[in-house]
Amino acid sequence: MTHDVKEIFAGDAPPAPAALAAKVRTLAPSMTRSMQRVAEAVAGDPAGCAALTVTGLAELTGTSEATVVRTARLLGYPGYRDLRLALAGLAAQQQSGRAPAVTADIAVDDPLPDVVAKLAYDEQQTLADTAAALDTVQLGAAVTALAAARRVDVYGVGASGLVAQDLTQKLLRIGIVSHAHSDPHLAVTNAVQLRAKDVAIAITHSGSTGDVIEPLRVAFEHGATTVAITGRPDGPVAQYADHVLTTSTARESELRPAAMSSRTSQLLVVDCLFVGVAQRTYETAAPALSASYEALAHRHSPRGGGAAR
Amino acid sequence: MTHDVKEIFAGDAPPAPAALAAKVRTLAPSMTRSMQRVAEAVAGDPAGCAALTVTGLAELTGTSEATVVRTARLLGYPGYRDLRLALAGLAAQQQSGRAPAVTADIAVDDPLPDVVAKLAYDEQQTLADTAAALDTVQLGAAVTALAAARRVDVYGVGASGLVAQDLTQKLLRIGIVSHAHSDPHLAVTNAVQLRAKDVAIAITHSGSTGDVIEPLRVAFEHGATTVAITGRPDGPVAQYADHVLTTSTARESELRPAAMSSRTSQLLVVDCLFVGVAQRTYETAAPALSASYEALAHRHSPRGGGAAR
DNA sequence: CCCGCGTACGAAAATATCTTTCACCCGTGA
DNA sequence: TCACGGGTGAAAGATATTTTCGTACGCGGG
Repeated sequence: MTHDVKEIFAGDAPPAPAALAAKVRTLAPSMTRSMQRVAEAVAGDPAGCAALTVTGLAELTGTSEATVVRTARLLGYPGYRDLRLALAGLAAQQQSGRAPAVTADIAVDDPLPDVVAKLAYDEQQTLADTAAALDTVQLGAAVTALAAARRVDVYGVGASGLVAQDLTQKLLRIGIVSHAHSDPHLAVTNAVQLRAKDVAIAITHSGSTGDVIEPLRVAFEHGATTVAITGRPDGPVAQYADHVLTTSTARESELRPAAMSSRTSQLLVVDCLFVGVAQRTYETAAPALSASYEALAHRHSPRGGGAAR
Repeated sequence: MTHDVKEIFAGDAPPAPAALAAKVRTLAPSMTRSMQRVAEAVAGDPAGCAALTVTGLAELTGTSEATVVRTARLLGYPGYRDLRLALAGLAAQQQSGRAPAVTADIAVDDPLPDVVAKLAYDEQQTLADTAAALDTVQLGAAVTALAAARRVDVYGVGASGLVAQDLTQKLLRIGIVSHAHSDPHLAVTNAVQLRAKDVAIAITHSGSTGDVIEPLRVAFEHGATTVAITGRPDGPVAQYADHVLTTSTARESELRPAAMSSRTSQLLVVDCLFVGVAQRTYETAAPALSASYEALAHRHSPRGGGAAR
């Protein structure tokens, strides 16, 4: 019922977001003993206090609810509710501010939450690096070749083999005939078939994986357009590649094998290729995409997954 | 190595701090219309919503207070009050933290450099969301099971099949007997063999891929420890999973199929599993890792530029 | 030493806010 | 068409917050 004319918030207009600790110190002298206890608790453990109700905080500080509210007012908030909100914000800030410490390597005794944070951070870094270093001219050339290809062969072994398969799956989805090879012999056998309008893609982090270079060489010599996705643009694989797409190399550690970040990087490049090609061939790609989506729908249980409650 | 006593709040995870936006997207499909409106408002303007009471938010979204509370519950909070607190925290983080996320969709006529930037950004976002939303308790449980497993079977079809293979490859590298199945029949056939000390992992974004659920169910019924890696923690697959690891769901567009971000998310989870297991079994994992590294070295041509460094 | 004044403080009433219950309504499938 | 089940909101019920108001304590003066 207090819809009266509220006094203008004289001195301090907005409630303090992060400047809370400072405000507590500033106003401490003008506080009574009980209020100081409350303010102290609040400044000392924002997160903890944010979880408490007025009553809880009153008990914790050995004071009354009224005093808590009075303190909140003194700190510049309309009431305890708002102080609490600010407190939660402050806690969140402190929390996130502590994050940057994850730059370190992953250690054997790191707790799981740290592992998650570090891995995520590292992979984010890898993505940023890759995007920054990716030569869009080369990428464009590769896209052009793919968009016009009669047939696409992708070579990759080990971890890169999975990336090769990923690319293949995607290209097939938009109607581009492509095949992934992880068997070097078969790869070479197939490479012989390639012609001028075809494209061969080799994926190798080290840039010197013989099993992958060999088929690329064959394709190259048979006149196909060749692309290399590698972390070593100066490696042997580049020799037979018309276009080289460079993936980034992150530092690796014992617990974090190189394959991990190279895979992330390779996948980004592959995604870029895919989207680029999809753009170029939009007329045919769009229907193909929705068609493949439709086809899959019935492989999932009736209710689209909402089910089971 | 004594990851001992941790106050475990049975079952569901504690409230999420910054993982809120991700959680909204993850749970959105299982929400009713009204709830989605609320969730949308909350995700769209955390700061604004934090300033509102239940009644206010209900009016804003054109729903009732009951619905708002229900939504808060669904998002994992005990009630609206706690959601509001988290909201305040989120707002504070965004405020102080990075610039607002301007995630424009990828358009057909975007120039290639933009495509690269957007894709990289989206994937980074996906990683951050996944890491924030990942339940480390569940992860820990899964890791424990894996570390002690006699044998591990991983099920995944389509794009998830590649993730399954990735996990398998990694586990094999540290001496854990694992196998990836993308053939539903063979998967079931093998699932029958599983016993108490074995682990079965199902990877499915939709959470309702029958071909993957079936083998998991069989494994579950045969007493194996079962893990689900899915974007729909409430989907059918969770029914047969001892531990559910949630992957994030990014908004998808025509040119950027869901498979793309779900794969990124799944891979992060898989990496976390791997590193977690490697930590636990360090004694045997470390030698195994360097052994596999050594074995590979000679597959790269000698002068390739230092080869597989 | 006692008295009066002013302020600090808390108990409890008053109010706002959150939560739960329950009945309605709408779409769905028989 | 009807019965059914789940989604939804109105209002009752429970908590939390704010306000009111009375008591007690400290301090200076009589």
